[in-house]
Amino acid sequence: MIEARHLRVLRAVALTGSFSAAARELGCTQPAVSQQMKALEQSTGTPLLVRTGREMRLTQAGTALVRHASGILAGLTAAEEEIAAIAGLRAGRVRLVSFPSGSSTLVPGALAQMRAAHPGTEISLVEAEPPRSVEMLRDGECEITLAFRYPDVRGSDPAAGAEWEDLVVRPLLTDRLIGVVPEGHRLAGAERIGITDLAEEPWIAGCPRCRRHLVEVCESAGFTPRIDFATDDYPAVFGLVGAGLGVAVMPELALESVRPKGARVVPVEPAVHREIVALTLPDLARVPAVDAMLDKLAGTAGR
Amino acid sequence: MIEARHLRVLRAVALTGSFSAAARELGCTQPAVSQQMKALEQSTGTPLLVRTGREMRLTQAGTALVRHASGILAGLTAAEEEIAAIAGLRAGRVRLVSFPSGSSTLVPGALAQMRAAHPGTEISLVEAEPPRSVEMLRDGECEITLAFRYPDVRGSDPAAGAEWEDLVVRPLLTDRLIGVVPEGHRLAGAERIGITDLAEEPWIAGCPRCRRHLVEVCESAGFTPRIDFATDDYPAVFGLVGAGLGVAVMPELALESVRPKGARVVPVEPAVHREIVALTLPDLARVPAVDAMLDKLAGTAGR
DNA sequence: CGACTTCTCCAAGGTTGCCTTATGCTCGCA
DNA sequence: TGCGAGCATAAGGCAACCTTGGAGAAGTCG
Repeated sequence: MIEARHLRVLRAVALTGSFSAAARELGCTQPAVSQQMKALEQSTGTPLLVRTGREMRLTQAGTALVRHASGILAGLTAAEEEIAAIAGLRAGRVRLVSFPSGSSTLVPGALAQMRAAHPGTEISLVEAEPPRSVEMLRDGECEITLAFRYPDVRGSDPAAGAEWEDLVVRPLLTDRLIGVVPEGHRLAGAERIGITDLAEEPWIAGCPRCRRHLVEVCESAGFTPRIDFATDDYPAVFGLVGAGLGVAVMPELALESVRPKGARVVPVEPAVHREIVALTLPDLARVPAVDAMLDKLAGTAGR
Repeated sequence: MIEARHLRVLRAVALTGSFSAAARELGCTQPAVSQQMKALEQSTGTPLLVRTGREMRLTQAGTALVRHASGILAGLTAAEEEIAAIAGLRAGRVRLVSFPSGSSTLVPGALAQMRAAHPGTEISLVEAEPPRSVEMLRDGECEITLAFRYPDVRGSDPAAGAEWEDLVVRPLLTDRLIGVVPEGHRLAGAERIGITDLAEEPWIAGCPRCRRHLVEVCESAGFTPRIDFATDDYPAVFGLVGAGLGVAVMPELALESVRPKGARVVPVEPAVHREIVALTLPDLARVPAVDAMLDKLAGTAGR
């Protein structure tokens, strides 16, 4: 088996015409070169060099091997350079998957920072809801998934914390939930609402996981919410609430990009939060571009 | 530094999708593959593989490296095959240099045998006289030189045997010298001639080394030949002798291709021989095509 | 013509790297 | 829940590699 080291040495010998000069060029001693060439000749089974005493010449097999070596070593350095570009953040692709309300706020800032800091990298964004988005991460369809989780209200779900146990979880920010009531609602002007104040109201819930958490919170407050509608589209929630069809809770982050027309937002007591995190695989977390993107996301969230 | 071994292992891993399967394909154990991949990732400085637990996936850097690997390894096997072809006598070039009378007799037979036995090899032939032909061998302009030498008559020239000391000398055959006299000469009908019988004749000598040897032989027989002409062209020698301008000695081998018109050939006593040898460099003697050609030359000479 | 330089090979020694065996762990499956 | 497959790690043995030191040969210069 011919190794790249052999070719590097052979090329140096062919170029310089002597073992000593090749050794100097390669930064090693002359016997090292001599041994490498002996090993190469043994592995090819035919002489490659002619020692005439005065100069070091190549046999036909030697010239043939040198001819191939240039292409092989060029390909090798090209590969090394491409890898180095990825490792050095001069290149690299990060496929990001985010849930909808995350992509409209966190992602654009982080993406802009990333592009400014590392222009060679390519960041792509796809939207998907948490169950599917984590699956995409595990299936290799993306490098980073933005997801959120609610704190475990009453220890009801022992698997809740273990859901991402084999993933790298990078907390980005915690997002407070606020109440949404119709403009004419009796609590529309309140400074804050107790969750039990809404016990008798019809509810408009969000995505399945949000809905499950809502139920948990309400039940731990002593009532079971009556859920009439469920949609994960925040403008739709505002529309439904504004039409007087019910009340809702909503992540504060959603307000940054959606106008609450016809509805009023009021802080809810006790405070309920959801945690927005970035997820990736342990190996991917060590990929420079992924790591940098995680940093940018955390940096954007921190402000 | 990326080594070819790394790429072979990486390709096997990428192809099979697991370390164990790659190890089976490569004929080694799974930890060996694991260590190679760890070493490769360390040398490139970035993760190449994503261990998801269920399957082994490539990172972007990994796919890039695999993409390069196919070309690099293809070049490597192409190089190995070309070398193997040369080593296996399916290819290979031998440049032969011969003195004129050798090329007309020994060489054609050996060349035909070589072509029949190893059709892939290319044998080229150039004619040159010994001092120059040996120089060509040392300068890398040929692989085999056909030359001849005379035995040391009286130990006069200590450097005679040392002339080719650093070369591989392969004896091919010994060529007896015969006398050439005009048809009407008094000794034209003799069964054999003593060299001293020609002491008073004018001589026609051959090439410088032949001439020197002729003088040595005559002097050791007690006289100094009077040399009127010198030419290394055997037809010319016959012409000169046939014209009655002198006598000569000539290698028997030359008779095989030159017709002695107008002259008679007679064995000379004491018998004088020249030895025809093939010369090559020690390293070149180990090149299969060169070695085979030397064998064919020796085989042709043996018959 | 002799000393010096340069180049090569050879031998010995120490270090490194590689491969193997053995073991533990996780995960998927029956 | 036991079982098989796959990967990681540790330890040991072995080969490969590089270095140092020295000898020999050849060219060069004073």
